[in-house]
Amino acid sequence: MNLRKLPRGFYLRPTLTVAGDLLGLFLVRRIGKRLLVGRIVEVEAYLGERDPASHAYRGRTKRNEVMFWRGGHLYVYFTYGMHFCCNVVTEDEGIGRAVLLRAVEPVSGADVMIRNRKRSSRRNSMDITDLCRGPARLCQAFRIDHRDNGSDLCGRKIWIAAEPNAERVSPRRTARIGISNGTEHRWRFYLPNNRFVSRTPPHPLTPTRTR
DNA sequence: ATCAAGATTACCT
DNA sequence: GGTAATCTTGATA
Repeated sequence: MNLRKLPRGFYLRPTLTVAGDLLGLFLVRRIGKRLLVGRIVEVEAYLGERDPASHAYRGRTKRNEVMFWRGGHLYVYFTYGMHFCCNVVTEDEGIGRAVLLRAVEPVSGADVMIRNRKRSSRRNSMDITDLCRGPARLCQAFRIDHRDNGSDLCGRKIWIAAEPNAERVSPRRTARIGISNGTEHRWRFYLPNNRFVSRTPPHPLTPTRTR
Protein backbone atom coordinates (compact mmCIF):
# COMPACT_ATOMS: atom_id res chain seq x y z
CA MET A 1 0.00 0.00 0.00
CA ASN A 2 1.11 3.51 -0.82
CA LEU A 3 -0.50 5.61 1.89
CA ARG A 4 -0.20 9.39 1.81
CA LYS A 5 -1.00 11.46 4.90
CA LEU A 6 -3.70 14.03 4.17
CA PRO A 7 -2.65 17.70 4.23
CA ARG A 8 -4.27 20.28 6.49
CA GLY A 9 -6.26 21.69 3.61
CA PHE A 10 -8.36 18.53 3.40
CA TYR A 11 -9.95 19.31 6.75
CA LEU A 12 -10.52 23.02 6.20
CA ARG A 13 -13.31 22.42 3.64
CA PRO A 14 -17.08 22.26 4.31
CA THR A 15 -17.88 19.53 6.85
CA LEU A 16 -20.35 17.56 4.72
CA THR A 17 -17.79 17.46 1.90
CA VAL A 18 -15.09 16.22 4.26
CA ALA A 19 -17.46 13.60 5.69
CA GLY A 20 -18.22 12.11 2.27
CA ASP A 21 -14.58 12.22 1.20
CA LEU A 22 -13.40 10.40 4.34
CA LEU A 23 -15.12 7.18 3.25
CA GLY A 24 -12.60 4.78 1.76
CA LEU A 25 -9.65 6.64 3.29
CA PHE A 26 -7.49 5.14 6.02
CA LEU A 27 -7.23 5.86 9.72
CA VAL A 28 -3.64 5.25 10.78
CA ARG A 29 -2.28 5.07 14.32
CA ARG A 30 1.25 4.47 15.48
CA ILE A 31 1.64 2.33 18.59
CA GLY A 32 5.31 1.85 19.29
CA LYS A 33 6.75 0.39 16.12
CA ARG A 34 3.44 -0.96 14.91
CA LEU A 35 1.01 0.79 12.60
CA LEU A 36 -2.70 0.19 12.97
CA VAL A 37 -4.64 0.86 9.78
CA GLY A 38 -8.38 0.83 9.16
CA ARG A 39 -10.40 1.74 6.10
CA ILE A 40 -13.12 4.24 7.00
CA VAL A 41 -16.55 2.86 6.11
CA GLU A 42 -18.97 4.95 8.20
CA VAL A 43 -18.99 8.54 9.54
CA GLU A 44 -21.42 11.20 10.76
CA ALA A 45 -21.20 14.99 10.41
CA TYR A 46 -21.96 17.29 13.35
CA LEU A 47 -22.48 20.89 12.34
CA GLY A 48 -21.85 22.88 15.49
CA GLU A 49 -24.06 25.81 16.36
CA ARG A 50 -26.75 25.04 13.75
CA ASP A 51 -27.07 21.38 14.78
CA PRO A 52 -29.00 20.49 17.98
CA ALA A 53 -27.36 17.03 18.03
CA SER A 54 -23.87 18.51 18.13
CA HIS A 55 -21.85 18.91 21.31
CA ALA A 56 -21.04 22.40 20.04
CA TYR A 57 -24.69 23.45 19.69
CA ARG A 58 -24.64 25.65 22.81
CA GLY A 59 -21.23 27.12 22.22
CA ARG A 60 -17.77 26.55 23.50
CA THR A 61 -17.29 24.61 26.77
CA LYS A 62 -14.41 22.84 28.45
CA ARG A 63 -15.56 19.52 27.00
CA ASN A 64 -16.08 20.54 23.38
CA GLU A 65 -13.15 22.97 23.23
CA VAL A 66 -11.25 20.96 20.61
CA MET A 67 -14.24 21.06 18.22
CA PHE A 68 -13.53 24.77 17.88
CA TRP A 69 -9.89 24.31 17.01
CA ARG A 70 -8.65 24.55 13.46
CA GLY A 71 -9.61 21.62 11.20
CA GLY A 72 -7.33 18.59 11.28
CA HIS A 73 -7.38 17.90 15.03
CA LEU A 74 -8.94 14.93 16.85
CA TYR A 75 -11.84 15.54 19.24
CA VAL A 76 -12.24 12.62 21.67
CA TYR A 77 -15.10 12.52 24.18
CA PHE A 78 -16.16 10.19 26.96
CA THR A 79 -19.75 8.97 27.19
CA TYR A 80 -22.06 6.53 29.01
CA GLY A 81 -19.54 6.37 31.82
CA MET A 82 -17.34 3.96 29.88
CA HIS A 83 -16.84 4.71 26.20
CA PHE A 84 -14.70 7.01 24.09
CA CYS A 85 -15.64 8.22 20.62
CA CYS A 86 -13.47 10.22 18.24
CA ASN A 87 -14.12 12.95 15.70
CA VAL A 88 -12.16 14.68 12.98
CA VAL A 89 -12.43 18.45 13.46
CA THR A 90 -13.26 20.36 10.27
CA GLU A 91 -13.25 23.89 8.86
CA ASP A 92 -11.60 26.91 10.41
CA GLU A 93 -10.73 27.78 13.97
CA GLY A 94 -13.75 28.94 15.99
CA ILE A 95 -16.37 27.15 13.83
CA GLY A 96 -17.07 24.08 16.00
CA ARG A 97 -17.78 21.32 13.47
CA ALA A 98 -16.53 17.75 13.26
CA VAL A 99 -17.02 14.31 11.74
CA LEU A 100 -17.55 11.29 14.03
CA LEU A 101 -15.71 8.15 12.94
CA ARG A 102 -18.29 5.37 13.39
CA ALA A 103 -16.63 2.33 11.83
CA VAL A 104 -13.51 1.18 10.03
CA GLU A 105 -12.51 -2.04 8.33
CA PRO A 106 -9.32 -3.49 9.84
CA VAL A 107 -6.56 -3.41 7.23
CA SER A 108 -3.35 -3.83 9.20
CA GLY A 109 -2.49 -4.62 12.82
CA ALA A 110 -5.61 -6.65 13.57
CA ASP A 111 -3.66 -8.69 16.11
CA VAL A 112 -2.95 -5.55 18.14
CA MET A 113 -6.55 -4.40 17.74
CA ILE A 114 -7.78 -7.71 19.19
CA ARG A 115 -5.51 -7.31 22.21
CA ASN A 116 -6.65 -3.70 22.70
CA ARG A 117 -10.30 -4.71 22.53
CA LYS A 118 -9.84 -7.52 25.03
CA ARG A 119 -7.99 -5.16 27.34
CA SER A 120 -10.94 -2.75 27.57
CA SER A 121 -13.94 -5.04 27.27
CA ARG A 122 -12.58 -8.45 28.42
CA ARG A 123 -14.72 -10.42 26.03
CA ASN A 124 -14.25 -14.01 24.89
CA SER A 125 -14.98 -13.99 21.18
CA MET A 126 -13.32 -11.45 18.93
CA ASP A 127 -14.73 -11.64 15.43
CA ILE A 128 -12.80 -9.46 12.98
CA THR A 129 -16.11 -8.04 11.81
CA ASP A 130 -16.81 -6.58 15.25
CA LEU A 131 -13.33 -5.22 15.98
CA CYS A 132 -13.97 -1.64 14.83
CA ARG A 133 -17.70 -1.76 14.05
CA GLY A 134 -19.04 1.17 16.09
CA PRO A 135 -17.52 4.42 17.36
CA ALA A 136 -16.54 3.15 20.81
CA ARG A 137 -15.25 -0.21 19.57
CA LEU A 138 -13.11 1.62 17.04
CA CYS A 139 -11.54 3.71 19.80
CA GLN A 140 -10.87 0.60 21.91
CA ALA A 141 -9.20 -1.19 19.00
CA PHE A 142 -7.03 1.81 18.13
CA ARG A 143 -6.42 2.56 21.81
CA ILE A 144 -7.82 6.08 21.46
CA ASP A 145 -8.82 7.78 24.73
CA HIS A 146 -8.88 11.13 26.54
CA ARG A 147 -5.12 11.47 26.12
CA ASP A 148 -5.61 11.71 22.38
CA ASN A 149 -8.07 14.58 22.60
CA GLY A 150 -6.63 17.49 20.64
CA SER A 151 -4.11 15.40 18.69
CA ASP A 152 -2.95 17.00 15.46
CA LEU A 153 -3.87 14.78 12.51
CA CYS A 154 -0.96 16.32 10.63
CA GLY A 155 1.33 14.89 13.33
CA ARG A 156 3.03 11.53 13.80
CA LYS A 157 0.76 9.59 16.16
CA ILE A 158 -2.65 9.53 14.50
CA TRP A 159 -3.52 10.59 10.98
CA ILE A 160 -5.67 9.87 7.96
CA ALA A 161 -4.19 8.74 4.69
CA ALA A 162 -5.25 8.20 1.11
CA GLU A 163 -4.16 5.54 -1.32
CA PRO A 164 -3.69 7.49 -4.57
CA ASN A 165 -4.83 4.70 -6.91
CA ALA A 166 -7.77 3.46 -4.86
CA GLU A 167 -11.11 3.31 -6.63
CA ARG A 168 -13.81 5.56 -5.23
CA VAL A 169 -17.16 4.18 -4.06
CA SER A 170 -20.12 6.54 -3.81
CA PRO A 171 -21.29 6.86 -0.21
CA ARG A 172 -24.90 6.40 0.88
CA ARG A 173 -26.55 8.90 3.21
CA THR A 174 -29.06 8.40 6.03
CA ALA A 175 -30.14 10.04 9.24
CA ARG A 176 -27.64 9.81 12.09
CA ILE A 177 -27.77 7.10 14.76
CA GLY A 178 -28.30 7.44 18.49
CA ILE A 179 -29.50 11.05 18.56
CA SER A 180 -32.89 12.51 19.45
CA ASN A 181 -32.59 15.94 17.80
CA GLY A 182 -31.61 16.77 14.25
CA THR A 183 -32.89 13.47 12.87
CA GLU A 184 -34.29 15.21 9.81
CA HIS A 185 -30.80 15.65 8.39
CA ARG A 186 -29.14 12.87 6.43
CA TRP A 187 -25.68 13.49 7.80
CA ARG A 188 -24.59 9.87 8.21
CA PHE A 189 -22.39 8.55 5.39
CA TYR A 190 -21.43 4.93 4.81
CA LEU A 191 -20.16 2.55 2.15
CA PRO A 192 -22.96 0.34 0.80
CA ASN A 193 -22.89 -3.44 1.23
CA ASN A 194 -20.02 -3.32 3.67
CA ARG A 195 -20.09 -5.75 6.60
CA PHE A 196 -17.97 -3.43 8.76
CA VAL A 197 -20.66 -0.71 8.87
CA SER A 198 -22.11 -0.49 12.38
CA ARG A 199 -25.79 -1.00 11.60
CA THR A 200 -28.37 -1.43 8.91
CA PRO A 201 -29.44 2.16 8.41
CA PRO A 202 -32.75 3.85 8.97
CA HIS A 203 -33.30 4.18 5.22
CA PRO A 204 -34.39 7.64 4.04
CA LEU A 205 -36.46 6.31 1.13
CA THR A 206 -38.53 3.87 3.17
CA PRO A 207 -40.34 5.88 5.84
CA THR A 208 -41.86 3.80 8.62
CA ARG A 209 -45.58 3.16 8.25
CA THR A 210 -48.11 3.10 11.01
CA ARG A 211 -50.90 0.51 11.17
C1' DA B 1 -25.84 21.01 45.16
C1' DT B 2 -28.46 18.12 42.51
C1' DC B 3 -29.84 15.63 38.54
C1' DA B 4 -31.08 13.74 33.98
C1' DA B 5 -29.18 12.50 29.73
C1' DG B 6 -25.92 10.66 27.00
C1' DA B 7 -22.98 10.74 19.07
C1' DT B 8 -22.75 2.92 23.20
C1' DT B 9 -21.85 -1.74 24.05
C1' DA B 10 -22.39 -6.39 25.78
C1' DC B 11 -25.27 -9.68 27.31
C1' DC B 12 -29.78 -11.53 28.16
C1' DT B 13 -34.42 -13.89 26.61
C1' DG C 1 -36.47 -7.92 20.87
C1' DG C 2 -34.77 -5.48 25.96
C1' DT C 3 -31.66 -3.36 29.36
C1' DA C 4 -27.74 -2.83 32.87
C1' DA C 5 -23.36 -0.82 33.24
C1' DT C 6 -21.05 3.49 34.70
C1' DC C 7 -19.71 8.50 35.30
C1' DT C 8 -19.00 13.04 33.14
C1' DT C 9 -21.14 16.99 31.68
C1' DG C 10 -24.13 20.87 31.42
C1' DA C 11 -28.34 22.80 33.01
C1' DT C 12 -31.00 24.45 36.65
C1' DA C 13 -31.62 26.01 41.56
